[in-house]
Amino acid sequence: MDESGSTAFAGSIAFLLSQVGARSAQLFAERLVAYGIEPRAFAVLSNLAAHEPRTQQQLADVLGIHRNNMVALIDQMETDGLVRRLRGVADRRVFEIHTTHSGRHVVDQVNALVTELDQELAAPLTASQRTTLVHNLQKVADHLGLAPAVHPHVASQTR
Amino acid sequence: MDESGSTAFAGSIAFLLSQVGARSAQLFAERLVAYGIEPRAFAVLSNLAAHEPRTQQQLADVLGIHRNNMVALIDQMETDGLVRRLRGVADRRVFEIHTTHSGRHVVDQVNALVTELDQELAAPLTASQRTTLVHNLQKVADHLGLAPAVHPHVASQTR
DNA sequence: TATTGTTATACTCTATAACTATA
DNA sequence: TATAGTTATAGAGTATAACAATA
Repeated sequence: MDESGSTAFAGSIAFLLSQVGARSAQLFAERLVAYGIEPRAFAVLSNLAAHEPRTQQQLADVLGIHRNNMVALIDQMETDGLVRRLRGVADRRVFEIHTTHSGRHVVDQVNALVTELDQELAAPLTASQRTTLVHNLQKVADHLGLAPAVHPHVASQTR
Repeated sequence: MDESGSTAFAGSIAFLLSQVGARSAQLFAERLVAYGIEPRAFAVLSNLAAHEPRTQQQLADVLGIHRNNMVALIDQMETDGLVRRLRGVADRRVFEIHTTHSGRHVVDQVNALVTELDQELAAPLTASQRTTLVHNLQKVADHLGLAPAVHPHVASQTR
């Protein structure tokens, strides 16, 4: 029995995953501060990098964020010069969200940051162990039905 | 490029860990509802199971929860009949938190729940892969300096 | 009548500070 | 004076509902 008090679940997969995962997300969010954005803003930018433009409603659906909350998020990103709203021509109700040059630059920088973070997280593992870890995690993610780009922490509870 | 829009970070260790970890924590919290408690209450009960009694301040320190927030948490747990407050004899400022028979029963039930959840999470893995995953996760957890019982999601930002 | 974007309101969670009783 | 527990207040984040413009 250690000083902090051993727990029966300390070695469980569920606990280890959520503990390490929460810390990983925390580290990512902390380093994102240097670029003046939050995880949600990066989620938007990263998604737009793969599929641009998207309307606010489409972004809300894909990222699992409620459209009500998407308004203030896009407001801030527009203020920060990361995206622009363009009124849709075919459907004048929608706003098409386009990334700016600055927004695309931020995505590149943050992608490099993720690579760095990956290396730090995997520091105690051999190259072979690292490959195995990614492989096993992806199997679990697939089993849980997790979409490649949707992060439960970023997503709202209700959509 | 898939329908949801591929992202450059989808296969990163940092993203996979935080994504799978968040879902794991979500599943745990959801199933905990059946026992009428929240993750924080289980953290308290589980810690007491290994080291009883502890004062509110000690629990706050060990679990990374601010003592201000510990008050309402213990209030609720006392109302639910999971713990009892006993005024300290040596130091009459403190409350020693003791688990009740009911509280110990809940811990046993939730520990069984964690075992079930582990099996479900590891369903797509072989026994060998599961052992490897736990081993690698523990290496990363140690590397990050994570304490065996402290969950970043349960802990407050300031203590 | 349905949908997109928007706004307002309420509710939850937590951060900060201050209070009391004991030491 | 320092610490344990408590309470009050304010702030951030989010859920719900309702609105205007357009389809």
